Amino acid sequence: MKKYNIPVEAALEVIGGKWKVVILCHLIKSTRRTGELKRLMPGITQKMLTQQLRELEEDGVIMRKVYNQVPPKVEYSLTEYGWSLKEILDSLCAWGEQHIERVYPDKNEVLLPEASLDEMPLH
Amino acid sequence: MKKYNIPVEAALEVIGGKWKVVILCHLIKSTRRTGELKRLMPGITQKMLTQQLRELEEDGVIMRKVYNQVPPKVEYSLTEYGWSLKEILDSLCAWGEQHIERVYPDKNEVLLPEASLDEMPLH
DNA sequence: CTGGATCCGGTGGGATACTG
DNA sequence: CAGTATCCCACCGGATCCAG
Repeated sequence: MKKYNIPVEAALEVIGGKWKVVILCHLIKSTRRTGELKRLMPGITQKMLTQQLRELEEDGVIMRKVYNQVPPKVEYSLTEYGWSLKEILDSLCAWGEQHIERVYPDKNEVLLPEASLDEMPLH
Repeated sequence: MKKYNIPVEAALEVIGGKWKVVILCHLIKSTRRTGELKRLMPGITQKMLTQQLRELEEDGVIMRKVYNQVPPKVEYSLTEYGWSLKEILDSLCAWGEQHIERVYPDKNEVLLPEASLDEMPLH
């Protein structure tokens, strides 16, 4: 359908969105609810989050599972097709870890205990 | 200086630009003049090309070599720091090649002789 | 003729408030 | 809690102009 000038554009079409790689890097570690993703990405807007998630879903990279309950619950996870991106995401993450300028050199900003994410006080 | 919520953002800060990965994928194969890059990326604007090249240069990923001659000649190439991105670019290109929907299955759309890029029939 | 800069109009993304 | 609607501005695209 699409004509690419160079094959890598096919990859960028899927993960080239502004926040998609970050989203996928979170989902590669574990299934996440919408609010969890929002907390993991303080810089992102609701609008952009849902938009990027929809596009990833349309491209078959992630799955959206809706629980019919109140309050609403939606979970996002990688599809098998999405897992084919693992090597890309791994190399991106590895490069970032090697070349990041750490503001708090002794503090791990990433691997917070997951349990604390849900009960984080909202004040 | 910058605070990242996840290390991979450090990588996206460098290669996250709209055309940067494509540019780097071309430069990883060989040094290129401005006009060559322009021809290899029919979709890009002169303005965006120079802008993305400037940003890549500021981030120390590519080098800009100016020949003082008429007509002007400028060559872009990867720096040693830029070569540290090779693994990322390779995995991106490999994924693209595997998952591209080939419009002309038996035709290699990439390694066309440069001269024919402008006159390619659109049927 | 190549490489680049500038000006202007349309679009994508941010902030906020609202609905179920 | 998840998602939508609205407004607004920075950014991108296209055309044009400039230097060598």
